[in-house]
Amino acid sequence: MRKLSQHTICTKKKCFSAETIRRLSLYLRNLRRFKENNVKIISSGEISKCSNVSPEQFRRDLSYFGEFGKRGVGYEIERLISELESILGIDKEWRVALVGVGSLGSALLRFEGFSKFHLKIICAFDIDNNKIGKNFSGVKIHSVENLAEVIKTDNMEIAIIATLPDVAQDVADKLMGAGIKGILNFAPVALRTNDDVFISDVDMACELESLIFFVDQRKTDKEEEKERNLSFEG
Amino acid sequence: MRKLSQHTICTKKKCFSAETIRRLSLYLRNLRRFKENNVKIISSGEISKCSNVSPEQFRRDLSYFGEFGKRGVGYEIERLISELESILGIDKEWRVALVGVGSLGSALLRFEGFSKFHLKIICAFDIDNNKIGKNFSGVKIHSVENLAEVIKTDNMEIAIIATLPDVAQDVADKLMGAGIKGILNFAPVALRTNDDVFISDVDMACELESLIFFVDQRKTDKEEEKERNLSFEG
DNA sequence: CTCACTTTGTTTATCCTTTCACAAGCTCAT
DNA sequence: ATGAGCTTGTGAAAGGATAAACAAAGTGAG
Repeated sequence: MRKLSQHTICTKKKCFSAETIRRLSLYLRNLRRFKENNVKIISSGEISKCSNVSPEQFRRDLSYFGEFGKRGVGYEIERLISELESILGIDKEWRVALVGVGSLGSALLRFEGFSKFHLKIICAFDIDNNKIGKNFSGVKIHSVENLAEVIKTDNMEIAIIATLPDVAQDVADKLMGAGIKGILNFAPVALRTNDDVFISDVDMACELESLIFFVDQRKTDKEEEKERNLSFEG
Repeated sequence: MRKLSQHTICTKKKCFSAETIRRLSLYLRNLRRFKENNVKIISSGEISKCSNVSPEQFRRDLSYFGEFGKRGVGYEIERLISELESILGIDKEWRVALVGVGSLGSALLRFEGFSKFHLKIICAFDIDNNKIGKNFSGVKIHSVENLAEVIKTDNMEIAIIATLPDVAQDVADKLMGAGIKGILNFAPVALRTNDDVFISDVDMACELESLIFFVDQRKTDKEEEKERNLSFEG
């Protein structure tokens, strides 16, 4: 069992957390936006502001991997982008498999955020006979029965699970058997996996529920304050 | 600017992080699964195992809010579920607005994870005239032009942004103007917000990119090891 | 009733992440 | 060339989160 969120990696330089990596990916996206606007040089202050972190955080995150800036000047955007792409491993093309072409799955097939940057969903799997054999957004839908075969032939390493929760574990087992090394899991269950596979959970219900906690908390805080004020007056 | 991920809350008891809240939501889901299987009592060991945390972590997380277990016995599932629902604030019904009924948005409308537990998407907004006025999964699509009006009339507090990134900031501004207090953001941009609003980002591209980092890292580690072995033999 | 065995709740210690503070290095005006 | 004014990179301190350890409390067999 290997959860990404509590994973630490040690290089010759130092130990850093999975959180650092997630931030690098965020920096990268923001840098690309600056590049599109023809900005050439950027300081840690600016890039960190639009990424909602402190400048020190940004510099520290980079420092685990080398020195990419010029003192007194800042960072050359073009270079930093390609350095980050290389660090993250997305300078190569990654061929991704998708399991579950329901409403979420087909949304993912159309999602630009993946296709834009070297992350190509190459094939998809479903159990629905109406879908099998057809093309969705240019991607062929296979039967889950052929999952191992297709994935092994294509030598794929990354998969996305977008199935209903009840079958997610079964799918994960099949994927691991076929040699998949990383799973992006949208099904709201904690998958049991072996140590060879990295799991990253995208849990929308959890996110929404914790958001609600904070909104609710704020609300009751305000109500209590109001009551206190009333009792002062009374 | 108020990011959920780096938020800490202080009660009379102690300070805890947003991560604690996300874990509570996870425990809750797993507890519901146990309840469906007619389990009545559970120990911190069991519930923590299926949530991928340590038993101490689980007990610590609960301890911020009170004592819910019986020593020597464990936790009564039914009670713990309703306590957690109360803590998270999802014992009440929350009326959620959705902005952007594209492929992702309509997937969210159909997503069971929300509708199952007191989280109801009540209305949706889009700019596409072909969609406005129609019903998607029983939810009426309004024009974004009427956003403020509809949200204020309905007194809604939570919204989901599932638009393209370019318009996300504009939508967020409109939502805040209409009195929205929490935003679940699927658009891959860092939103600028005032301190009255909580933002929770669900960033699928970041997740996938950081997953790829770990898979890639593992791969190059193995290749290096193989090379070392070869040079030993040579 | 008593004692061995569980399991929770919490204090204490450890570890890790973030922030602070500053030295090192670059640029440009004079 | 030189010094003022930036900005980076990083050692050290501070702050939080996790883990270890243990006390408190319940159960059940004998």
